[in-house]
Amino acid sequence: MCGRYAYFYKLNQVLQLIAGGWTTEEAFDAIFNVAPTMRAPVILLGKNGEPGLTKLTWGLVPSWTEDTSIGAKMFNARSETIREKPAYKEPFEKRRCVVPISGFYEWETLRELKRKKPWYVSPSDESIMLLAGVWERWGTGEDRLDTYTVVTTQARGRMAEIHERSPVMLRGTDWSTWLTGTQEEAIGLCEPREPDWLSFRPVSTRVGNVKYNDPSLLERVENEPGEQLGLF
DNA sequence: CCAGACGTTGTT
DNA sequence: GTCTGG
DNA sequence: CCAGACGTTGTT
DNA sequence: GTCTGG
Repeated sequence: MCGRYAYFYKLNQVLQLIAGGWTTEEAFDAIFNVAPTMRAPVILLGKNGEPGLTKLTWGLVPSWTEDTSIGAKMFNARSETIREKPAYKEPFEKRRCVVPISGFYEWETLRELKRKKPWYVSPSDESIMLLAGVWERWGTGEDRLDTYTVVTTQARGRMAEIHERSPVMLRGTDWSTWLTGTQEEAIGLCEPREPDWLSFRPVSTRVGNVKYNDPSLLERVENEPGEQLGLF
């Protein structure tokens, strides 16, 4: 699944992908530790029907809720049930979006060591990783809050060795189909696939703490102190 | 009809 | 807002 | 997702 | 153990 990721593209790299697209910002800061409730770049269709890049808050807040803090736990939506769940049904029908990321973090549970091991997962060819998402608008005027969530599916291949769930990754021109296709076409893109285009790299447990946000989080760490022998 | 939920993951 | 459960 | 808090009254 | 905050 996907509860933490990194984004460090230049604006032009993403704009080239959605050739001719609009943007609400002159630049998007690199974030090496995006967590739920934070704001990050998202591609969605504007009023003119053209895709563009803007900043939304991670963690979908349904339009009808009173308490927006519910968003903190709505950062993933299961593709298997996204068409039925009240909070996600309409966003899936009318407001699908694409989340451009550099790579995501995944925590592998090491049961015998009673600890979790974070991995950084990213495309081997350094292409832009595009995740399937849906977004929602809460409130009006000053109080307006636009939020998004990342769609998940069953993990396959190498991915499944680390975690049972995986974000839905859009390959090639699938991102365009996700944004403008029919519901049937969109749900079809959520079928589990073996991600043989991905690289996996163990990283420091520092990534667990959102106060850390720098490129060193991406560095390979073969063994955390004490991991090998389960010391301490 | 009204009341109450509306989410996922992981672990047991 | 919309669906489910009673 | 993980990390960190988890409480109230009264006084400044 | 469970909730909140980032």
